[in-house]
Order: sequence, then structure tokens, then C-alpha cells
Amino acid sequence: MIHNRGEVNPETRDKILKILEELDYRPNILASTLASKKTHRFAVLIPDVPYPDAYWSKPLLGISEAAAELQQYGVTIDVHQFSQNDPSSFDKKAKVILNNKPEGVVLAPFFFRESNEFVAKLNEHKIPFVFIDSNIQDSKKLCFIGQNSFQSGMLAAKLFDLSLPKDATILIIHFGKGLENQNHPKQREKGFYNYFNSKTEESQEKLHTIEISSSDDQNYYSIIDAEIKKIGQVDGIFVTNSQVYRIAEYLILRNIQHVRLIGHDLIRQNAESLKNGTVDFLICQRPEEQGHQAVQTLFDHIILKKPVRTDNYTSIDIVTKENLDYYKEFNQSNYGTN
Amino acid sequence: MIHNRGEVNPETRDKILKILEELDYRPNILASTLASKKTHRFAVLIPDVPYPDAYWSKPLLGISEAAAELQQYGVTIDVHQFSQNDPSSFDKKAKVILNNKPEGVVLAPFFFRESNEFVAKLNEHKIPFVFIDSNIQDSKKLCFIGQNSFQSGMLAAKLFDLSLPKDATILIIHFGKGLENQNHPKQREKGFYNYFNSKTEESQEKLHTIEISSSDDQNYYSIIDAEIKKIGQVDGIFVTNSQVYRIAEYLILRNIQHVRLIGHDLIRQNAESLKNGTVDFLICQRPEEQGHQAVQTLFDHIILKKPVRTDNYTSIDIVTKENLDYYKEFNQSNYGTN
DNA sequence: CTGAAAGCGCTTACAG
DNA sequence: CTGAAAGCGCTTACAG
Repeated sequence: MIHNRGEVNPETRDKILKILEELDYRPNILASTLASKKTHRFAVLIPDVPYPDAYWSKPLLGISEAAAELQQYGVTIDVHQFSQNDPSSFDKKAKVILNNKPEGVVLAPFFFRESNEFVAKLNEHKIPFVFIDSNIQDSKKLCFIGQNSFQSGMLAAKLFDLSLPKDATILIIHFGKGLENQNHPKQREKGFYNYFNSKTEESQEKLHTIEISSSDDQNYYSIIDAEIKKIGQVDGIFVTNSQVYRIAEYLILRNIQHVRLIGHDLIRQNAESLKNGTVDFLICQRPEEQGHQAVQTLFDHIILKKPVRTDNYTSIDIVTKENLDYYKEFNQSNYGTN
Repeated sequence: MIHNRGEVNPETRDKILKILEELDYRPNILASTLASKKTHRFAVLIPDVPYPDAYWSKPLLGISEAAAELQQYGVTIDVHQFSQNDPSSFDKKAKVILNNKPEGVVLAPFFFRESNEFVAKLNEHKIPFVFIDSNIQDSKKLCFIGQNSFQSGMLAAKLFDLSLPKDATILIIHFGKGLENQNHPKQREKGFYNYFNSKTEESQEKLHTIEISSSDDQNYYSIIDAEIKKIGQVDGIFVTNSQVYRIAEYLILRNIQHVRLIGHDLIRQNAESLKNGTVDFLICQRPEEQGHQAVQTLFDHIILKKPVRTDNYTSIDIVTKENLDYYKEFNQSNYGTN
């Protein structure tokens, strides 16, 4: 009904628009999509899932859910995955996506340089894109969806602060190589230090940081042994990503108790560590919701032509043994039989 | 296309169904709602909002949001509100709803007896209903959406346990009259005691409970004064509902510091107490999401004829000064200009 | 350039 | 009872 062809007397145009407004006219999307028979292709570029239940299986769940919902609107979603250890795999998939010329893209800008190149091409082709998980400032993005990692580091610090004595020794552990490519762990550490540095009372906590790169995978036990020996004792350990369950394993094997242990993300292994009491708090970010929202945002913008928020920080959830069961989204069980 | 009239040879029927399955046939809801021109009326029965930003303004937000989304499917939602101090107002609205014969109902079963009567009538008329906030067992409900309050009490206890010395004195405060009608506060208290009673190590915390009925509104300060005087000192206070900001006011006025204060629900007044540091933790339940989901569940069941879960516990969120900003749902700000 | 017709995948009132 | 036609609110290909 509303088209945009030809010249119309601006006065007439305004009159018509005013009447439409008065009648509160809204185009019927149902009728519109039904009639147009148009089909929309979105592309997704995220890390692969190297082992079962690894972190990126969760955003993928949300993406698949959104895909199923939007299918009736003629939306197809192609998911492309790259290896977190291999920037060239990112590049390769990015090229495939560009060749397909999708109407919109969701991407996790994991590798800074490669992502910047990809994003430049997308802008060139005027393909709108949504960042998921991490952000690149000043990039003409449609939207960013993820966690404020600085603030989540602040929160971790607060939890130690409230639950440990004032002179506690806390060890911060970065797990996994390629930290230069990952914003989250560094930002979390910054937030963590910021919390303690900006305390009004004289802060007496002793903070130490170590990195365990993935090439040390086999012998990270001895690295931690050495560190603890060096600093004498440890009251709390903060792991800046989802690998906290490995520290839980370490503590159990070494039979070290009464260490406050906090990490990130509700992957299966971490849930188990929460249940057996080794991990005290898990700070989480609703990854399924992130995946779902990323796709939904593209849909809102491209098909519904609705305004979308440019920054969409998901909640920073504190998960303990007690509330764990209420954070498992999209589980298939618990359905009625009607 | 698929109808249910007349007799068909069962064999033929099965064959056809099989072919449909093979073709993965799914009726197009868009075309269906467009063609049918059917209109669906839902009714909602929840408490009113006695002062700005009071708790029930939030589920209402979620309900309105869902109403806007489902409007294009021909769904209309009538919201009826009752006074939390007046069971007869519940009754009156329930009668109005029954007269309107809606296709589905969302209700907060606040008054046990009145709710039971209403629910019996709904079952009689075969009108499906969804409980929001509170539950009534064995009631042929379509679904319950709300918080597991026993578990949220457990969680509150855990937070005190981790952040207070082993011999701490904790005061539990029930605010508001008519507790006999409200399940949440009592269940939360039960969970709270349960946590400390089931600790493996000898529990040395001293727990005290008081009730402040709303007729004492004017002089609750003196009631707390008296209680604290009686028990000598207090290290933590747990308020079993959203009225925790009033205890925060009390502590500020009396200049009492270093009391760990935990309460429920992110209403505006509580958010402020969190920011100024009087309240340490707020345990929240995503009320907007509850409102939204209640309506959505009715839609899924009645229009989409999808199976729905019969119990839908929302997450039990721990909110602090640090993650507060990421729990404000549905705020209108922060939108881009595209 | 523009108006009018055909059609999207369904439902429903209706003729036979 | 049942098949075929009309129509839901749009879009699009097409005739003039």
C-alpha cells in the first residue's frame, strides 16, 4: 500500500501521512511476508565447539532457536564456524560469507585484525552486522550484544571482598593462549583490580596474576604448585574465563580446601564443580540469550525495520549451587504432555 | 487444508499423514491467522500498583509488551487489577472476567480461597489459565510461572553464610500484613532456616524472626529498636519481600553500619539502597519476563497449539551494586537513531 | 509511470 | 456432507 515511487505533492503527502497516523495504520507484516514470498539470508560467524558442551555451544543454541522461529518469515541462517586457534580459518569463512552476499551478518570478532578486514568489506557492501560476545569500537556496527567484562570483573572482586578477610591473598589465573586476541579476560582483570584499588578503606588484599597458556595444558598443575609455593598461601582464586573447572580439579587432587574459587560461564563441567562445592560462584552471561538476540536484532532491523539498540549488554548473573538449576535455559525436559 | 470432518479410511488417513510428515508439512500460521480473521481475548488478573514503581508494575510491563507483540495475531488482552488488601476486589474482578468468557486467563492467585473458587469456575468453563507469581498445587493449571521461593530463601542464607562470621546473629523480617495469604515470604523463611539447619559443620548462627504488619507502618522503627535491644546485636538482616528499602532507611536514620542487608526484588527504592551501599544483595525474579511469558504461554497453547511446560521457574538473580545496571529490563533509553 | 489484476497459503461461508 | 469459490491484507509482475 505504501510505496515510494514517483513524485507526490509534498502537501498531499503530509496530509495522507497525517490521516494514516490518525487511523493508527500499521502495515500487517503477516500479509506482507505472505504476499512477498521474499526470502532472507543471514550469515553467522562464530567459534566452533571443540569439545562437547564447550562455551560456544550455548550461543549456537540461541541462534538455532531464533532460526526456527524466524523460518516462517522466510529467514534462512547459515552458520559458519572457525577455530579459535587459527585466524586463517576465520578469514576463510569470512570470504565464503562475502561471496554469499547475505542480507545481514552476526559475528564474534575474535581476531582483531581479521575482524576489522571483514567488517570493512561488510560496510563496503552495505551489509549490516551484529557483534556477539566481543565488540569493536567505531565500526559502524548495527549492534553489539555481550557482557560488560570490566564490570563483571568488578563483581567478582566484590564477591571476594565480602566473603574473605581483609588481608586475604587472591590469585588471578588467565587460562588459554592467545590472550592478545581476547578482550574479556583482560577486561575482567582490569575491573577486578579497579574494584580493590578504589576501595575507600585501606585495601590490604594481596593480588597475584598468572597466565597458563594452552601449550602448558599438560602441566598446569605444577605451574600452580610453584606459584602457591612462591606466594605462601592463597585464600581465593579467580579464573578469568570458563576454564575454572580445571582449577577445581586441581584443588580436589591436591586436597586443598577452604579456597574461595570464582570463575565464569555455566558450562557443564563448571556446573558440576559448583555442585560439589569446589567452585563458589560462577559469573555468567546468558549466552543462549545472546545468540537469540543477535539474530532477532538483525530481523528487527532488516525485515521489521524497527529501531534497534546499538549496545545490548546482557545481565551479569551470579550463579551458586543454590540457584544453578534456574539458569539452565532451553533444556528440553520438564514439558507437559498436553 | 487439514480438517477433521467425516470418516476417512484409517489406512488412507495414515498414508496421507505419512506423506505429510515426509514433506515436513507445517501449516503456515501467517496465512492461517490472516485468513481466519479470528480474534482472541485473554484476561489478566493481578494486584494493582498502589504506588509508583511498586512491584506489580513490572509484571504488568511484561504483559503489555506481550500484548503489543501479539496484537497482530488478533489477540486482545484485558487487564483487571485487585487490591492486595481486599479479597472482595479480587472476587469482583473474577466475576467480570467470567462474564466476558475469555479464551484464556493469567492470574496471580493471591487470596487462596477466592482463587480456588475462581479456578474452579474456569475449569468448569474449560478456560485454560496460567498462574503467575504464586502457585496452587493440584489445580489443573495450564502452567505456573514464578520463583521457587524456598530455594531463593536458601540462596539468601548462603550469601549470609559466606559473608558473615560463623557466630553471626541474623534477623529475619516479614513486612506487611496478611502473610497467611502470601506464600513467598513464608517459603523463603523456610528455605532460609533449612540452609542453616542442614549445614554439615555445627551451625552457630543465631536466627530471629519478627513480623511487621502494615498496621504498624508508622512505628516500625520502634519495633526494630526493641528487637535489636532484646537480641543484643545484629550482624545481618534478611527481609523476605520487596520492602527491604524501609529497613535501609531505618539503618541510615539510626546510623547503624556494618549490617549485612539482603532483600528481594529490584523496585526503584531498592535499587537506590543498593547504590548507596545500605543493601548488599537483592534477590530478584525477573518480573517483566514472568508477565511476558505468562501471556506467551497462553498464546502458544491456544493459538499455536504447542505443548507448554507446566512449571516454569524463572531464574533467581543475585543483584549487587556492581551488576545492577544490567538487570533493568525494558528501559526505553539507549536506543540508536537509525 | 501507474492502475488494476493475480496470487501468497490459508479459512470460511456457501452452493450443490 | 463436501467441493469450489471468495477473501484475509498485502506484493509484484504486467498491461496500458
